[in-house]
Parts: sequence; C-alpha cells; structure tokens
Amino acid sequence: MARRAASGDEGRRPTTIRDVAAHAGVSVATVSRILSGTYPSAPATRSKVMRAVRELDYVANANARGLAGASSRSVAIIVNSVVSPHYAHVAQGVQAQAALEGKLCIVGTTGGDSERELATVQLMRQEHAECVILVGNVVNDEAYRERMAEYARALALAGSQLVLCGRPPLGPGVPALVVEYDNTGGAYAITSHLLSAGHRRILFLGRRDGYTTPESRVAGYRKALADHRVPHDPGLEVEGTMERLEGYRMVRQRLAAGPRDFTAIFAGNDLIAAGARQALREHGLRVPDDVSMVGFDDLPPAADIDLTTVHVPHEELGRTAVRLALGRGQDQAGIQAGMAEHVLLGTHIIVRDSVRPLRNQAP
Amino acid sequence: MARRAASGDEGRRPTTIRDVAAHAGVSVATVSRILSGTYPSAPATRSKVMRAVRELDYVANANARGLAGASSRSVAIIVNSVVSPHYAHVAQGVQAQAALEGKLCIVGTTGGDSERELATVQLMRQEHAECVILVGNVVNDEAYRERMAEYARALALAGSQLVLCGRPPLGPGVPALVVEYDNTGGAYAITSHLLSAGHRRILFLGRRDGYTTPESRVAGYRKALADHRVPHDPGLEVEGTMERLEGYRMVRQRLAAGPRDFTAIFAGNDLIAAGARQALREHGLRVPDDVSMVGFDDLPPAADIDLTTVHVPHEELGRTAVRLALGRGQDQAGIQAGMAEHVLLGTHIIVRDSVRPLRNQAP
DNA sequence: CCATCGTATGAAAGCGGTTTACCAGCGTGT
DNA sequence: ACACGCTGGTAAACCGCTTTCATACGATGG
Repeated sequence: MARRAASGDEGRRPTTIRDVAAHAGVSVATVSRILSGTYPSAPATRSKVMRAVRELDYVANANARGLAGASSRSVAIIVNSVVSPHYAHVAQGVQAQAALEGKLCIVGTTGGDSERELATVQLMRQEHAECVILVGNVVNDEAYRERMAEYARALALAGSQLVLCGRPPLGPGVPALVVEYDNTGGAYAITSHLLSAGHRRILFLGRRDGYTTPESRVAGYRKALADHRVPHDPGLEVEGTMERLEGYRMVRQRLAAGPRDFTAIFAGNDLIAAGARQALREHGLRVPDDVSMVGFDDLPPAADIDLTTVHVPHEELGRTAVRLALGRGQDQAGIQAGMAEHVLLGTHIIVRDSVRPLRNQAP
Repeated sequence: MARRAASGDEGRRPTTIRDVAAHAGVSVATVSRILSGTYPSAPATRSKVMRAVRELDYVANANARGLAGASSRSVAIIVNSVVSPHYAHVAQGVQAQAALEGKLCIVGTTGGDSERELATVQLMRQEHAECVILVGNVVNDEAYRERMAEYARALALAGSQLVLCGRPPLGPGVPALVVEYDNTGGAYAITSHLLSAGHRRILFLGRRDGYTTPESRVAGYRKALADHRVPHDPGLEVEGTMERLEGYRMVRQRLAAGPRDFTAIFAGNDLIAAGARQALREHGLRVPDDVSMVGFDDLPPAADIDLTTVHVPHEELGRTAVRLALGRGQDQAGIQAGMAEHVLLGTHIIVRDSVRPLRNQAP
C-alpha cells in the first residue's frame, strides 16, 4: 500500500493524488474531497492530508480535474489585440475578476480577422472555458449575427456561455449575454459640452458606417445637435478608422482641402484626437487656443494631451462580463430567474483643458 | 455499435471521439491518430473520419488530450498588469508566437505582489503549461533569486520551462531561460545623444536602487557621462518609480526646491517623461525649447509627445521567450546542444523632436 | 505456394482526478 | 438489546483522449 511513497521520493514522475493518499494513509477519495473543500471531514484526517500535500509539494493536475469534474475553472477572452488600450483594460478586468473567482484567464487574439475569430472560438470551445468573452467593435450585418448565434449555440451545448462585450445584442432566443456601455449617451453628453461652450461647427472625426461603435457615437453627436437646434452638416462628419494615424490624416486632408470651417473637433476616440492634435499643430493651430477638441474613451493618450473626453468603464466592462457569465452558469435557474441578459454601463465626461468657449478662442 | 449515433442526434451531451468513431465506422484509435495528424492512414478512412467530424461538429476535449498526452499545448505568461503598455506588448508577442505554434496563451497578473506571483506560478504549474514566462522588473536580492530557483526546479520537474523575461540571469545550475534587452546599452546611447548636443547637466528621473531595470538604465547613464568625461553629480539622479505621476511629482518637487540646475532630462521611461513634461509645462517650461528631454521604451506616450527615446523590442521579447522555451522543450537534447539560455536583445534610438542643442535652447 | 514482412486498424490500458455507491462504526431512542 | 440514522471513509466506475501492443491483411521473395 505504501509502495509508492517508499524511500525513493526523488522519482521523476510528478506527485499525484495517489501519492498523497498513500503518504497520509487515507484513500484518494478522501484527499480529493478534502482538497475540494466541499465536504465534511474529521479535523485529524484533514491535517494529515494537508501535511502530506505540503511535504510532497503536491499540485493537482488541472487537466484531470477539468476532465473528471464539470468545470474547467477558466474563462476565455478574445480580443483584436492585447496592446490596444481599450482591449487591454477590458482584458485586465476579465483577468482580475476571474482571479477573484479562482478561475484562470486564457486569451486569444483575432487581429480583427473574422476567420481567426472563428478559429479562436473553436479553440476556446475545445478548452471548455466556462465562458468566452468576445469583445470589440465589429461590422453589424446579418452574416455577423448569424455567426454569433451559431457560436452561442455551440458553446451553450458545451456548457459554456458566450458574452458579447461592447457589442449590441443579437436578439431574443440567442443564448448570449451582452455587456456594453453607453456610446450614444456619452457622445450626446460631450457634444452638448461643446455646444454649451458656444461651438456650432463641430467636426466629427471617425465616422464609419456599419460598425457599431462609431455608429453609436455619431448617433449621439447628431442627437445632441438636433436637440440644441443646430443644423446638421453631413460634410462635417469625416470618415476614418479609430487609429491615431487616421486622426492625423483626416485633419491634414481637411485643412489642405480648403479654409478651416469648424471651431471644434469631436474625435471618435482619444487616439484619433492625439493624431488630430498633431496635424493641427503642424498646421500652426493650437488646442484649445485655436481649436477646441474632445475625445472618447479616456485612455492614456487623453491625459497626456490634456483632453476633455468621455470616460468609459473599460475594466468594469470585463469584470461585469465575467461576473454575469459565471453567475449565470452557477445558477442555471438564473436564466428563468430573469438574470440580466443585457447590461448597459454608464459613462461620464472628464473635463481637462482642451475646450474653450467659442468667444475666447482665436477666430 | 451505432447505438450512439442513432437518429436522436440532438442529445445534450457534447460529441466525443467515440461518437465520431461510431459515425465513421472505425475505432477511436483511428480517429485519434488521424486527427493528431502524425500517422499514416488510408485516404479513404481519413476522409470518412473527416466527414464524421464535420457532420457531428466535433471538437476535441483539450483536458482529456492534455491528460492523456504529454503536452497541454499552452504557454503561460505572468505580468504585473495587462494594461501597462510594456507588459501588454510583451504579452502580445507571447500570444502571437503561441498562436503561431498552435498553443494557447493563459495569462496571470501579480499587481507587483510577490505573494500573488507565487500563487500564480502554482496555478500555472497545476495547469501544466509548457512554459511559464515571468516578465517584469523586480527586486534583485538573494531572497528573490532563491525563490526563482525554486520555481524553476518545480516547473522543470513538471516538464515545464521557466522563462525570465526582462530580468537578469539567476546564475548557473538553475533551469531557467532568460530573455532580456539591453537596458544599459540603450541608456548609454541616448545619454550620449544628449551629451553630443552639448548638454552637461542631465537630470535622471526614476532611479530606484535594487530594482534591475532602473539600475541598468542608471548604469548606462553614468557610463556615458564617464566616457564623455562629464563630472557625475549624484544630485542629478532623482528617485522615483516608473509611473507617469511620479515623473510629474519628481519634476515639480525639483523645480519648487530651487532654481533649475539642469538643461536636459533623461526620463527612466516614457511614462515618466510624459509626467515630467506636464510638470515642466505647468512651470512655464517647454520641451524642447527650454529643456531637452529623452525617454526610454518607445511606447505610445512617446509618439504623442514627440519624444526622442530608446526603442525596446517589446513584442520580440515575448516572441523570443516562447520560441526559446518551446524549442528547448521539444528537443530535450537542446540543453546539451548548448541552445541559448540567455538572450540579450538590442535596442536603438528613435529620434523625434524633444532634444535641442544646448546653444539653441533658452537659458 | 508458403513463410515473411510492412502497414493500416483495432482493443485495451492508462493519464489523474471526481463522484457514486457502499460500508463500518457509533451513539440514540425505545 | 436492537433497529436506525449519522459520520468519516473506501472502492471503483467513469471523464475523453493517447498510445502501446496485438492483429489481420496484402504484397513480396524464395
């Protein structure tokens, strides 16, 4: 019986639960139960086992555990890229919450390629993650919705939850959670901020039809204009993606094309704002002395360039996604119990020094 | 035999390899071998199996695979925080290389707390990651070295490789790989850059004794001064951590304490530079008109504030770590074959607009 | 035409846990 | 004293896959 734990303890093979059992003089089942925690056991046995674990430096094999038990104790997050600050913050939130719940976090990237996204979801499926969190801006067409519904069903069948983070809901009947933040509301608020400062001609940088995030932001911008009875000039909405270089390009082209016909800029996000600011500077224009500017996201570049912007609860987004998915998984009844399937997190304005009342601004 | 795959295909239990075998009319062994790829098989059987896989939407169970086979097909990375740009880039590199090699990437964070680091390493150990990559600046004392050696041995015993990324080597006999970049060289080069511009009194921001990264950077700074025969004034080395706020604080305090006694600043990293720049501005000083400044890292803030800095191959660091660890694992002989145990990646200067020759600078 | 050998496949033994029966004691209530 | 419910523990059946080991089958050589 104690054959294993015999003198030759320096064996190459890592310690298993059987070794622990032998060493402690109990059965493997007892060890398993004591380690899992959830079971009554005599204090004496408990301490015997714990001592054996310590002495043998035993660590459970997660694969075996995941195979035998129901749960793999892991959550998956899939993002475009880990270096992009927004994704990084969401990922941080996911990781933190996962750690808090004793799960580990596995991450995949797509580079924005939907083929890779598909492959990555498959990967997570075979990993049996308890939930897979898909985050990021995306084309919102029929094909997309269908694909997501497919993912959601396949994952549900494997006992795992699909969470869409920062994406719009798919519609009823699809077993997917949605956690997003109020893009339209934020855009409305910050546009109003500019309008209150007297600005009427506000350049919107980063329109991109068909993509959910920029679309919602443009929508907020337009609604604010409308509510303030400021005529809407579609010519002020410049198309471009959400990158720094694009911000640079858009402003540069605009200024090269003719005389300046705006007094303020609403950059689709802070990256665009940073690029735009550089283009302005190269053109001899200062923010906010000559042009007012606001952004969206409140990510690192914003503080560096003193940008008034919309704060987005990036980390909270990730945290909530995990909490929700795990909560729902735990309590299957949650579904019937009407646990939230769609959460909308709020945003708020961060005022820095990038906006000046129109009257105080150089012409 | 075909009991499983009988009409009622809508069973709740996910598809297993047995289902596929039954559906294709072969044995599970055959399916396993064909899916693993590495084995000869008759084309006819192969296509039968593949069809079954497709029709049943089969995905292998990674836990079972990891348990039965040797490898878990995963690499682990442990960082302070995912949002910190340096770590994010390294993580991106790790993730990318892992994906390239068909492995998945699991990430843990420590928040800089060594207790959490320990716990996280344990977590990765039980996950049986093929390698665990520890990245980040750290106190380099005896206790640390001992702890790392412990980690390395425990991991090696479980068939996994410890990789220290951006940390100095531990010494011989410890089964750990090291991938770092040339901090001292970079600091030397960029200090020389300032010296060539005529600067003699260069403030170093972010000295922190006992921590490897800042220590190496200070070392390069000092060596450059020495080589250029510029007297070294210890009073010019300001202590602080590698954060934006710290940069702000350090400069603010310095300027409040007395008249400006420097003409250039070498910020320990770009974050510090950003903070320092803000403090300077609030004090009415412009970069580079009044003060020259350089940073280190070449991370996002650098471009935004037009900072001349040292480019660090962050992603390459992560990539190399994975490549090395996996390469070594695959070919156990690699150890004897003298495969690199310590890689030092080079850096180079990125010149932007933050340095002005002393003579052209305001007094 | 039989012995020989290489090859594609099958049967079964684990991998290291969890979990379901099941059982030995051991007070209690009557 | 006996049936009875508890408690702390055991044995053994999986979980789904990989991987020997063994085998049937064709092709080959003498």
